[in-house]
Amino acid sequence: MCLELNDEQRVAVEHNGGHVLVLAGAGTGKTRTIIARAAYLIRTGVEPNRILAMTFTRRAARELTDRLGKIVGPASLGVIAGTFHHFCLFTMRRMPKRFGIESASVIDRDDQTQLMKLARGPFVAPKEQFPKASELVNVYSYARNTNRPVREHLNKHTDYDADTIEKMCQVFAAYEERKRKNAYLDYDDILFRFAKVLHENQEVRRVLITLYDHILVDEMQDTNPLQWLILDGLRDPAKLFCVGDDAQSIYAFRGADFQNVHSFTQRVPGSVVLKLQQNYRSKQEILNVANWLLKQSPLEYDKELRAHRGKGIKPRLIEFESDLDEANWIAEDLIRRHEEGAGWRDHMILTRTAWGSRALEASLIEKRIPYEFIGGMGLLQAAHVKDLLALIRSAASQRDELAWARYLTLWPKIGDKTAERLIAGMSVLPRLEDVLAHLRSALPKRLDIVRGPEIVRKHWEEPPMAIAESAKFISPLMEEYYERWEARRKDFDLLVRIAERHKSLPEFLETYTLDPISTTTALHLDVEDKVALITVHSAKGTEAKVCYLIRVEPGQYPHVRSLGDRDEEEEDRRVLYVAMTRAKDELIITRSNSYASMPVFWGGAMAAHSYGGTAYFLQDLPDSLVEKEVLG
DNA sequence: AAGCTCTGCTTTTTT
DNA sequence: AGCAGAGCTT
Repeated sequence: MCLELNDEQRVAVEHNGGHVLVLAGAGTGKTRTIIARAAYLIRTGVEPNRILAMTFTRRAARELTDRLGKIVGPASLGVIAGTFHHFCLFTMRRMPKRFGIESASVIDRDDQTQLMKLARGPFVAPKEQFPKASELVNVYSYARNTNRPVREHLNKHTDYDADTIEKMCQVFAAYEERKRKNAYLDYDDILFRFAKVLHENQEVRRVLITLYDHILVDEMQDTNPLQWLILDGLRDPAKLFCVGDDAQSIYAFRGADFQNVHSFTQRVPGSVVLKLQQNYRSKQEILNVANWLLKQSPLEYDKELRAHRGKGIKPRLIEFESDLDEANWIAEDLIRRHEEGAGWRDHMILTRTAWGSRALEASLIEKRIPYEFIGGMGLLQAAHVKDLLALIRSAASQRDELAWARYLTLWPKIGDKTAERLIAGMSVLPRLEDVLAHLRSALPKRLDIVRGPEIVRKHWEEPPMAIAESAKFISPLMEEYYERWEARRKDFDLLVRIAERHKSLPEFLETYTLDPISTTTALHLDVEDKVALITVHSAKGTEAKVCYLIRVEPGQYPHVRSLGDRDEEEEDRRVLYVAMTRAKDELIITRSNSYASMPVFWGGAMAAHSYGGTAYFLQDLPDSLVEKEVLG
């Protein structure tokens, strides 16, 4: 079997020689081109495991492998496909000494914030004005992803005064010291450590550059300087094949730098830039609205998408009284379409924020529509699940300060101080047995506390069992202080089911810190036909026949938090553009006046000015481009 | 030192 | 409206 390609695509796919950047507008067959490239390389004799494919999410990697498998068969499994984070960690785990990560465990954003809170404590007086831990994590992470010294980033790109900056740097030093002591790797360390060793250790580099002949990169416009350093270090003799679209750059908040696209030819000598311009996804009426949106921007995107599929249905713009009406109408519209024979899976609902889809989720649940929430709050972020995982982690490592603190303070009469004292005494002990012995002698009357890690250890080789048994063990502790306990308890069953797919507990934990799984995803793991409810950021690269863009209203597009900042407003415009261009046949844009009845702080923020004077992107949308309706 | 109660502040997007 | 942190009580 073979993919059909147009001339532009074929030129890219069969390019022979140097490095390539493919500029590909929305729907022009980016994924298809990458897959066809991999298939072409394999067919011309390249070993599959000498092809490295960097995708933006794990989902995209899975899709790539699946679709490639349909063309080249089992050879597709040899291709190394994953996110930058997966690839770097996977590689470092294979030579842990070289990278100095022998006993390291990966921590997620929540743990990072907790650790930052601990680091911040000693430097800040009780009611002192000083950035919160989460703010500190944001700043710190941004600086690292742009590969700048934190101090320089703070001086140049923030308004903090000199004293604050000085103190922030001290907090960051304390944070790094804690990270080192606990052998933690945060998300940024994964990329940073890899990039550093790659560029500083010639011996390692020599090994790594012999591993691959071709590096395929998807969503190039959303790579950040740190990721660029990684690509730069891995190329030659390996050839880069990067695909991207500057109009779809929506990750600047994470340090993404579309210079990686604009200055590609300067940075990579001998490279060529190719273009894909024909849109195969959407009907022209949908593209007309997307094209209009980009043209409103003062930036020159130089994009005019033309539909290969021709004319179709005009997009609808529907206005409701409230977000509840909006949610109900969409749920009923989905049911109607399903009754008329459409599959649930043909529908995608796009939301700017996870929080903005609450009303809709309630409607979907109430009307029993099978759906999956992609993006947003993960199963593993729920407090009670984190409690359980803390127990598992504490049995895995006596150095895991955050896990032990969380587990110990679950018990009555044990608060921060007691936990801290206990942990100080045990972090130096070499083995878990010594730690448990230490706990037994420190708390002779509380032997039940020690039983938790013992239970985990007993079932160490069978992850589902370990989780089921530890859930049984700690449930009585949590029952009392969690509301709606019965509902929460069900998450533990989900966790057991997910664990069935994993061989070891550490592998289980690492998989889901790197690739968070949402509750609805876990719940409908084997349901094939379901509606996708998805944040626009997670929807990059995906498509559906019918797309609903919900809450397209002032305060969301652009988001209130972006108002007044030119770059952020423009990024939000691209977010809306990405959302619109997901639709193949029908685009339904909905909004309501619910923002008008927002709490005061929200309303206050709404009064902020847009840099361009228009605080709502669809303000001047011509009547001719959409069917406008008012319902409810 | 733990745990409760009240106040005030928050809500973008993700590996 | 829901949660984190401050401050007060046990």
